[in-house]
Amino acid sequence: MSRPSTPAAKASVGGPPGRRYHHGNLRQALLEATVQLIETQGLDQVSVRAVAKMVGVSPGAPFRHFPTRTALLTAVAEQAMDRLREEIDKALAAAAGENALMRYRALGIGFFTWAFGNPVHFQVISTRAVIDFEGSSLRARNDEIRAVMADMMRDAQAAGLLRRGDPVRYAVAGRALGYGLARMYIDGQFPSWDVEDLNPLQEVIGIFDQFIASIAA
Amino acid sequence: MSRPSTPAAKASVGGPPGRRYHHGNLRQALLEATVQLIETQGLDQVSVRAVAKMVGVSPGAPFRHFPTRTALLTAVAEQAMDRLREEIDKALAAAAGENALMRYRALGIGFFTWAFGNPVHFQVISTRAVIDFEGSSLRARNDEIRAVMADMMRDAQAAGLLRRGDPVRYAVAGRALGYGLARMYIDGQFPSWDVEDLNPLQEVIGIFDQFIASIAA
DNA sequence: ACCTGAACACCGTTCAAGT
DNA sequence: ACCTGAACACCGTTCAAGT
Repeated sequence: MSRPSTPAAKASVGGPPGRRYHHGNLRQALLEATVQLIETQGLDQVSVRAVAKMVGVSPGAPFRHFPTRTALLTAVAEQAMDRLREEIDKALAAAAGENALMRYRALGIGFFTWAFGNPVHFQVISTRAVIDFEGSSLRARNDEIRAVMADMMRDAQAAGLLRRGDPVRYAVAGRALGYGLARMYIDGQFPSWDVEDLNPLQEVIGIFDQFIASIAA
Repeated sequence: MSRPSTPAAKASVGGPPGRRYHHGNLRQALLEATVQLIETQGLDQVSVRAVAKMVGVSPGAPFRHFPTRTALLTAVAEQAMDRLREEIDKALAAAAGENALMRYRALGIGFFTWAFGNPVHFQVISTRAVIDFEGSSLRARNDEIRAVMADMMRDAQAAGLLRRGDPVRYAVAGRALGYGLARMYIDGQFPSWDVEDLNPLQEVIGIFDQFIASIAA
């Protein structure tokens, strides 16, 4: 469904098993195989052994690069966070000249673009049971984005762009709305809502825009 | 953290192993032990074997009542749905005389009350990877609630209670907001937001109320 | 330095055998 | 009818041994 994780798939993922002594870049190959496995079999079907077999190494080999299964999936989540950050930075750069509320909107659209374009990554990063969110870089990087969102809403209020009400509450609401919408989409809940499924990303942006409009002064 | 799942815990859950031939009500005892295990050890630590041991039966015994581990957790989710429905019905009964928008608000508060009062149940029902949502009663019962929400918003619009915009979009937004907020709370994201943690339930209702106010005419 | 392959303690699930 | 307990094919993880 979603595009592969990197521009070029590593040799051994699809190629002949080749059982070389040194793999070359086992770490990255494992990450890619993990994403591929989730795409095809689902997150719960990901076993370290299956990933190892897919890459053509022995069951114990991955443990030289990732101490636990959780660490492997956490590394996938960290790559996901890299891409989310890229998408957000791109969106914010494009909206540099606009007001605080429109920059908040741009950030939100960056998030949706990322989530819908990388559903597996979104799924992994939002499945806390399977990654180490607190013990990795994820918590801090997540908090950074949160802080940016809160600042934007405070700026928007200072600029008189918001109707009355606590701006941080609006920021939290926007975050929860975005998270909830992405999750509903990934979980396949959209068809049952009367949501026109022309383009789910467009539809979600429409709902988000309606939210933005409703909190604007 | 959360209260036990039923008024009275079954005998064998805490009592002496007693290894009786007939358990009496193994099915229900398994469900309760599962919830308890999730509370103490986390969802990922739930194994059928651990649940069996907790209840004092052999590893194979649960499979007479639940064909798979997924079926066991799905049954927990179905009990969760029972309670959600009760909470919603109670809230709607209390708001019977009010207008459509206020009834939507009441439904939302019923949802929050349930989610915050039964965090384990919320977690199970919202962890799709671990239950059979589509192949159980969950899909239909979820759709029923969705339909009620959409109808309320349409009624609210017909009664001139909403600012302009697609009422179904508002309904979806409210649902996603509620889901996202509950999820953020369960995942422990509240502390990092400047959200005053007096009472998280109160805070969430405050955010939800701000949403309701922002879409009102 | 990096990987293999056997080993250990788990799991989910099945099923003949007991009561 | 309901449960036991052995069995099977998995898993995550470790570690001595190979290259």
